[in-house]
Amino acid sequence: MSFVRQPMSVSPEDFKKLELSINDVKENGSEIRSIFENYYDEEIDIDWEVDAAVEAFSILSSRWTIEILATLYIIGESRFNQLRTLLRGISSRTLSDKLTKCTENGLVERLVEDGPPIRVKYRLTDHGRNAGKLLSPLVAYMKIKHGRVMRNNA
Amino acid sequence: MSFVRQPMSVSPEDFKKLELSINDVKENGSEIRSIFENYYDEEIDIDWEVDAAVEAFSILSSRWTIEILATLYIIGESRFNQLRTLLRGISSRTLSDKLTKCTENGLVERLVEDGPPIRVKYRLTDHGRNAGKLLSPLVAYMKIKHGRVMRNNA
DNA sequence: AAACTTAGTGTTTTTTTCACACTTACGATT
DNA sequence: AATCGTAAGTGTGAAAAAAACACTAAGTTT
Repeated sequence: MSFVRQPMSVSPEDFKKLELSINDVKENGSEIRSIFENYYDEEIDIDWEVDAAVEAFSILSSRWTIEILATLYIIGESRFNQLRTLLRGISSRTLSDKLTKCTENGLVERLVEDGPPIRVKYRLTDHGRNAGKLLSPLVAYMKIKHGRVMRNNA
Repeated sequence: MSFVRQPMSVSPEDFKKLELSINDVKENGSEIRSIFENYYDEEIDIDWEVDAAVEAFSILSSRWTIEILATLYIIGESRFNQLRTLLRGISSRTLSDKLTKCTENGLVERLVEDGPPIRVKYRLTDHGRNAGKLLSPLVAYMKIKHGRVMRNNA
């Protein structure tokens, strides 16, 4: 599935920036966690929080949805076949279904430039872009973890 | 699937803290994005970046994996049946398979307290906990978006 | 005129998840 | 003493989701 690719070799300064950003987000994540914990009582407990987390991921937690989101966050906007090419491995049927669901859930907007030939652009809504931004540090962390992004020692 | 629940009503100060944290993460997300963009050339392009993102999500992008991660991040550690109860709706077969995959991928560790009766604890590895922290702001954002977390006007 | 591109849909096959029964070994209950 | 409950799963068949692949229709390019 995934091609062998050159890793991205970034300057020590930029690598440091990435690490600092990621650490910053980790700290924010911990702080958010501890705020929630303070509100635990008879109603609000682990059960409540897990439920809320499952609900939070209800749209994202199926194959390709999160990748579509991340891709549109990277690329800004994209047409159907471009997305299909970028997301090597997705079938047009699945892409079509997922885009419909993302649109229904307010993450993506579908912009028809009526031709003919009809052209359709997909773009993140503000909500989708927020989600994309919030995902970005995790993606960066994983890129580094997978050796796709490395510090050059120049 | 999801029960009707009370929203979590947080103080204006804590709500402000949450908003500030989430915004902070958004800014970090944007900054990370722009760092990567600076390295675009013949090798490293949108195609490369989408590939790397797809790879980053290769473990997370299937039903339940991300929820298991978030749940273990919330609860710290958990036994099999406790996880199954918390993740209302998951089958034991699927939970078992997903935990195996998460363990194989270094996100989760499986700790056997040998009985009998044999007891097993699941806990995030450092890597898994990092991922959990990085996901936390997104979950908080979604909780607010879904009306599960609200500012009280006390 | 033939081939290609656009954004998909239809249909069949494969993979993933669900539902539900079942296991083995112990402790507690009746 | 026999049954029940709990522990952490596995086995199996059915249902749902995704993949593979063909196909559409209107317009552009060769």
